[in-house]
Amino acid sequence: MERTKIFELLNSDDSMEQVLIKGWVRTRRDSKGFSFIEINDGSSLKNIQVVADEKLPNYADVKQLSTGSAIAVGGSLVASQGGGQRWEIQADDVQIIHLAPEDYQLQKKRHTDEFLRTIAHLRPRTNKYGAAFRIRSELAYGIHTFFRERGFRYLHSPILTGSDCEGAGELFRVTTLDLSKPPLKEGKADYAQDFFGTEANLTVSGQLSAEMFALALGDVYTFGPTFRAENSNTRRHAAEFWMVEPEMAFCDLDGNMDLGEELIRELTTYAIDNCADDLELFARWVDKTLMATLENIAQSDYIRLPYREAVDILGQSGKKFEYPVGFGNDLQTEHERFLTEEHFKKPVIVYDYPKSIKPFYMRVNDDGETVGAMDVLVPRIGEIIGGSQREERLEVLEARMEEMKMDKAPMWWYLDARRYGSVPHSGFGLGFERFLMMITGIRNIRDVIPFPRTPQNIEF
RNA sequence: UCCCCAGUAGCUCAGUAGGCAGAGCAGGUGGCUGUUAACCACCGGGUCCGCGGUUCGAGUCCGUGCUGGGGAGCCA
Repeated sequence: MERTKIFELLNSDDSMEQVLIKGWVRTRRDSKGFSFIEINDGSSLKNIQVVADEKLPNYADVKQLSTGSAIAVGGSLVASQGGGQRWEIQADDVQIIHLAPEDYQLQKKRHTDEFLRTIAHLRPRTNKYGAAFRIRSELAYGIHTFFRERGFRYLHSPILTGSDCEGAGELFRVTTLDLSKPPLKEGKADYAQDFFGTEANLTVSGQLSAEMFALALGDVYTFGPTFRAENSNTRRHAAEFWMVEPEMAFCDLDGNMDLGEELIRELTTYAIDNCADDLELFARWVDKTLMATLENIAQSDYIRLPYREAVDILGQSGKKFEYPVGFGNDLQTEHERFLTEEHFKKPVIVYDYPKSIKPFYMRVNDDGETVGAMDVLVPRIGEIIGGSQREERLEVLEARMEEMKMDKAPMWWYLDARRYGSVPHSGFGLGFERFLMMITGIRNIRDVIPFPRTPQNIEF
């Protein structure tokens, strides 16, 4: 007999004669003549209640069932005689698959997130983390749905890369050299003898690859892991995270902002529509204002604010900021928070940043001072999207690279794209974990990644 | 990397003025009961983060290290 997922049973319209469920005991309560066992199999936030009668041949063993134990229950789905649940399983047969000993760490009570991080291998068995990772799964699917409906192609950009040209932070070196005695050349490690014959790293962005494919397939997106070796110790940073990076040919900055706004709005709607049960947990226990926040994000038009105007608003705000505001200074966290949380109270897209604070590939505007960059800022999280229109003019791009003292030689292929059929194109990166934080109200990025990697921590 | 806070039972925490190590939950045993954060009674459980110092005496004060958290920088 095949097992039925608990999610299906709880949503059943009718009682059922013969069902088999398998799952883990969340809690058990004894009564005179029978025992109530709450089982969860991960298919849903909700448990199903099993009624195990003392007439079961192994009832003595059933009474020993502890939290965390794995069991299989055969029986019938019947309307519950007690309050609190519609259906329950009247057990004909309870098989103990594995008995969890008394030192099982997850108790029938709330644990702190900090403690659960120390048992990251067990935390998905809790209500909160089960919900978080079901939502993560649903939204990953939602992202593919969003792009597919719009004719985008899914690109698998490389994880290993030889280019260090994006300047998007510190890189993780990849090598097969023996670090205790690497081959030396002029006192330095000789990467010519390394696996790839040159220095290699983990990717910090799929953007450059995506640009090449946008100029072939039109509209593409990548969705995969990204690595930054920054020594960042904050609740918003991880060394390994997932990023969504669309790239569109024949698209300017306005079109780019349109897509970014639409993506956030649609994905938020997708979460509200498809993750109602799991979201309710977060609205109840994590952030009371969550649903109102999500409705606001899903329904409002976002503010579009040129960087110069953002600087003016901050300058005239009368607020004392720790960091000075002025053209040429990047917006600091305190500035972003003021704009999204206090001034506009909704997502804000800041665009046309000074070129001095942005990377080489962003398209120089006609004023010669700014580039077609855009950041989407949301309350509480801060920057959730960073993107730009890319510089498609070969001479301008080369001039910028020279200005920034970059070596053009290894970038020959990137420049080639500007030699043959170059067109305006744009794209951005969405931090998937930051998006999940926004959707769930979870405050620490380590709690929306199955096994988070941060400085000094790669356990599990 | 910088600034701030914390570390006491399996978990969450209290510990007063420097003077015998505590509670709730969890676990064990028994009882009661269509229960549902079940309830009642009893029981077991400690490297007070490590090292050093002050003191007759340190969980408590001082120094230092480690770990965790928050904020900032960097960024998604």
